[in-house]
Amino acid sequence: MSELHVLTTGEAARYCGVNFRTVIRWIERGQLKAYKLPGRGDHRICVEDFVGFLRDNSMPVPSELAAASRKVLLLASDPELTAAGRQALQQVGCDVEVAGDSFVAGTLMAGCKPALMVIDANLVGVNGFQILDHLRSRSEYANVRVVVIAPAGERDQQRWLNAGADALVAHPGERSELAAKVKLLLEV
Amino acid sequence: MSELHVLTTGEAARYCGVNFRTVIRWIERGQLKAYKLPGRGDHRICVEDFVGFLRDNSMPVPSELAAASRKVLLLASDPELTAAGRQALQQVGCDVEVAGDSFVAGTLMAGCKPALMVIDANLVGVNGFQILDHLRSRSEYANVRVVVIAPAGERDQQRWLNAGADALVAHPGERSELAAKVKLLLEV
DNA sequence: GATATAGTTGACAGGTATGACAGGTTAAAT
DNA sequence: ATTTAACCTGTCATACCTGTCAACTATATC
Repeated sequence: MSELHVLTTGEAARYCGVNFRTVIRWIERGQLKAYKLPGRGDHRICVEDFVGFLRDNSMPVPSELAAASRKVLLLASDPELTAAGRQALQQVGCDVEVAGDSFVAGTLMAGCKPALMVIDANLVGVNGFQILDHLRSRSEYANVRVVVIAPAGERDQQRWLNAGADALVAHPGERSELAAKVKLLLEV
Repeated sequence: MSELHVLTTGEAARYCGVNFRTVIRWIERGQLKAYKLPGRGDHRICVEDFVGFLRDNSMPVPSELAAASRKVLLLASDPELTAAGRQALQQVGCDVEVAGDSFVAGTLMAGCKPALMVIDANLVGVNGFQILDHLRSRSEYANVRVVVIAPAGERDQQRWLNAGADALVAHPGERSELAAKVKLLLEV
């Protein structure tokens, strides 16, 4: 079942540093969409509506709410691979963020809450296994899907799967392969 | 849930002995980051941004606000250094988060919004210069203070300063040195 | 040292959204 | 079933917004 994620006025108020009365007034004015419960008239705000409202008013969006299901983080530095990957991912409707090193990847992981991460295993200075380990050991990242771009036919392939990778793509050019696997993983 | 701690223009003005009109002008000029409420256009200033602004202009930081941003991120993996560093930092009242690699450091930087970061320059697999570059080039991280633990008497020391480090500590043991410099940077 | 000039700040006024409070009710937790 | 905690409504004082103008500060020039 699809669990509807909603907020109360109090929660919304705390998220934007405001009194709950003010949130109710925003709703009354029609600036923020919400529905009412029959009993006391409690307001419930769908997270999507709330995030949209925050964006419309250029207010900061709390990272735990930003979870956009089509956001993908690509960790790669080779310009060719980066460009090809971005294009392939955008073609299947993804919102792509690119990181060139582990640190930036980390900031984007925590800041943008992507649903999926693509790691170029050949990237020097990046330990993909370490990253995967960390993701799998943290509940807040445990269900981020991970696709690894790794040379075909090596024993590493099995290592990646054991470490928790959701899919492997045999190196570079196969942009259609990447796109297909990402699409599949995001649709489940 | 992440509760947003924010200030109004009036509060910010009182904190730095200034007219609220002036605070608004700082915001309009882009010197102080803030967002607006949809109604009357009230400004809300995140405490971290405000403290960063105060530090950037060497204005005194009120203790009750400094307490809110005493969070420090320690990037190190050597167990001895990690333990010593954590202890030293806690002794000067810091709230310490430890990362063992760049990726984790990135997630903590974006997730915990530390006011200061300590980087062990000897950590293999970590390019501190790259991290520093990234911090300095992003407005949201630009006023995070950075202390580097680097071997004394090398030409690297100057490179670190040029790259934007706020202070250097000559390698390991000198825990009192680390604590003192961190304390200084957080209090100015 | 005195004067001119540009830029920043503070004061004031009119308008209005926001926060605080109180009394009542229900949703949620146990 | 009971208790606790959070939400609702209405009202009022407060604090914030905008715009304008005078006062102040810093810098440059004579």
